[in-house]
Amino acid sequence: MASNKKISMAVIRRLPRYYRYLSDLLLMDINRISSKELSTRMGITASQIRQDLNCFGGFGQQGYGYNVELLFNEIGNILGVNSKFQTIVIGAGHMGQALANYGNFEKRGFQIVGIFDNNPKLVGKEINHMKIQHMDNLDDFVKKYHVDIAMLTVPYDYAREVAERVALLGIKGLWNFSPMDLKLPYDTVIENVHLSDSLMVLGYKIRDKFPGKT
Amino acid sequence: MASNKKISMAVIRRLPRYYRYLSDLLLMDINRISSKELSTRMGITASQIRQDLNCFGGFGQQGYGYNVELLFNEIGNILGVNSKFQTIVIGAGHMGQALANYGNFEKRGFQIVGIFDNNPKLVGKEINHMKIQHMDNLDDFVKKYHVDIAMLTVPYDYAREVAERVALLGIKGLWNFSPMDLKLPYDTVIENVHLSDSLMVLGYKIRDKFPGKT
DNA sequence: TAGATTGTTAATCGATTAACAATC
DNA sequence: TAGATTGTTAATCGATTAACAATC
Repeated sequence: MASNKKISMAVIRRLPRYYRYLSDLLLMDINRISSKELSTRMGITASQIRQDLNCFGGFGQQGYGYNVELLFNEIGNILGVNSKFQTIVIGAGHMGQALANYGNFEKRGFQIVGIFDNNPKLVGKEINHMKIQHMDNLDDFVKKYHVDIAMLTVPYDYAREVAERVALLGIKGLWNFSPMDLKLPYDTVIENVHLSDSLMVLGYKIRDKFPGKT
Repeated sequence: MASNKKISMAVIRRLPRYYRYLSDLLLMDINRISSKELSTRMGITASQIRQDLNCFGGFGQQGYGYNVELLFNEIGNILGVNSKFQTIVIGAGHMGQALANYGNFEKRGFQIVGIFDNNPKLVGKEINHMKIQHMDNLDDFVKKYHVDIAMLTVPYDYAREVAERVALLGIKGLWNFSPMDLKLPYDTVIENVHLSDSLMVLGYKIRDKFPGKT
């Protein structure tokens, strides 16, 4: 039964993973799955799967399991894949260009509508059918197109001020790739990526597992 | 006192964050910090900081706090920033090129020594002073240069087979950017990035906080 | 010394897992 | 119906926080 109790971030962060596995099952023409079978595939307990899903509703049926397509759609709705988030990329370096070119965000509800940089050498360059715009255009653009999300790939020293600027413009979410924890005195929601952190954890795990080498 | 008890991943994943904050303190010429002061800056409890650090050793001093430079170096050592991981990028699309161009990995101990793709149009193109090589050269290269880590930015349908291939070649770690959970029957350590997952969580948080819009 | 702050144990909290009655 | 599997409560486990004696 659907509950309006606060749902923990641990659960939320597992949802995209469920979504991916269900998508795979659909591609394999599997249309029914039990928590037990899914637990084997995903490497988590069946108990956790049932607990997680029941935060949002009783999507299964006793004696049967879960209908894959139905569950896929339900989780998609929870994650908002049918939303239309107007999204821009700020910082048109290699990473910014990579994000602007990545096709899979759109089918998850994130439409990239602009890309910005303050380097005159980059301004005007076409990336994925968009011309890189100068940062001078940012404020007008954000207001005119009601931009919801900014993907931030600017250098460290520049991140805080740009974040503050777009937050003041009313942007709702920041996807932050700079190696800095942004905190803003506004409502803007922030999700950090911190690629280097992830890589360092990989390094730790390797040295932990192969103590001799490196 | 240093302990050889198993350290939880929750602690490990916080280390790079400590490392960044300590680096910032050094840049600000702050050379001494208490867990209380650091907790204010980082937004976690002082208790957690002391617990975390004591997994690795008594780096502080009663009545004084922690020496920033010493602690920075200790955490750096734990994370292995003085290692030399021979690293390659597999998949020279936009994301692969962005990773190959990113300068900050090297100072964390990850030296990118090669970049590979099977697209003939990309092979030979120079990225950050390296020529993109054809995948046919991969096996020889990995053996010859004792490659430790592969950053994987190949398309979904190709990820599993490439992962298997480099695992068999004895690569120790995989940094996986494909939206697929790789699991291999080998010792290879895997760290997933799953950018879309992170973005979808941002979308969830936004819709949770701004229920009206989008 | 007196004050500050760690290292560490104990208490609490939250998340995961187990168990089982409900029910398809 | 009988068998299977959910939804959900209770038990366990692990991680975080609080407390404080040790000590600089």
